[in-house]
Amino acid sequence: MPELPEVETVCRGLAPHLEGRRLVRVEQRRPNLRTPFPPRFCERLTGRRVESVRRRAKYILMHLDDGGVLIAHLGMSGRMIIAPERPDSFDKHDHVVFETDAGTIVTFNDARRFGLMDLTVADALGDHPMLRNLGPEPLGNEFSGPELARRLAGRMTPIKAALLDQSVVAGLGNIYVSEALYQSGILPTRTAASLKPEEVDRLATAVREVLERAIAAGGSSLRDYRQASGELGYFQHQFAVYDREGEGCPDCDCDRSRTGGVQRIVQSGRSTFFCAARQR
DNA sequence: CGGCAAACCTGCGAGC
DNA sequence: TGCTCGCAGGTTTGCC
Repeated sequence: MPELPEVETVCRGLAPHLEGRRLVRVEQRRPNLRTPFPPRFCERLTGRRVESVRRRAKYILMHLDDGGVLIAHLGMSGRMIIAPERPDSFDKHDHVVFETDAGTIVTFNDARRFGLMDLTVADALGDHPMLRNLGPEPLGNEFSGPELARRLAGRMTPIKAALLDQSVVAGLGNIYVSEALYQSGILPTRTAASLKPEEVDRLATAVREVLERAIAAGGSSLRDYRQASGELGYFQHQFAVYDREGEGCPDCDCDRSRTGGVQRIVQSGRSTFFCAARQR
């Protein structure tokens, strides 16, 4: 899925088309995604004005003029597609269709249906089960080396798995964890507790930098992901290690015969990519 | 509680 | 051409 940079890019694409606009029609084309839609989903949205489109971790939050908040998650394959008018027909994976008072159509399409949508109210947003346990935003002021160190302390799980844990830091996924560990020179197999303060500082900096660079590139387009505008992201061309098994990493490109190049291992069921020559 | 595998669901590319 | 297998950006659950 979309990790933090992709969700951020989608929010920025949606905002100019939705903020200040009224939803004149909302259609739900199946009974559930990963979870059931909340009761009266379409009715509760219809007629509401969208006040803001924001991101928290990998969630899209749309604040409405009645104090309601639409929470949307893109799962692995979810997309938001903007069109200037109603299409002649819908794809079988077009699950939700929003129409604004400007005539714009925003379609949520999600082949694998790992995405979800829910409704809550702004006052209770922080208590929502999906948001309650999230760690700090890695691009926010509350995220720092010491804060990350505090959340990693004592954990004997590999640092790769710890960074995927959304309660440690919110928004990282499989791509950007590999990239941040590479950039900070830390092996993904190290236990979280084994990192020295200086290493955690480097890691926190790398997390921030990798995410910022990815957002600047419009995210990464591997299979399904597109910006809401339909454009591809292009950060995938800047991957140092992700999905580059056997290739030279950027720092040992000419030295692959000696270093063996980028390696792929499986940790808690998911691919991890790293360079053993650059990460310790 | 911590850590890991499996489950949720569909599509695509590789290999036979 | 068509089949099977493995793999995919996430999160939750249940088991040890």
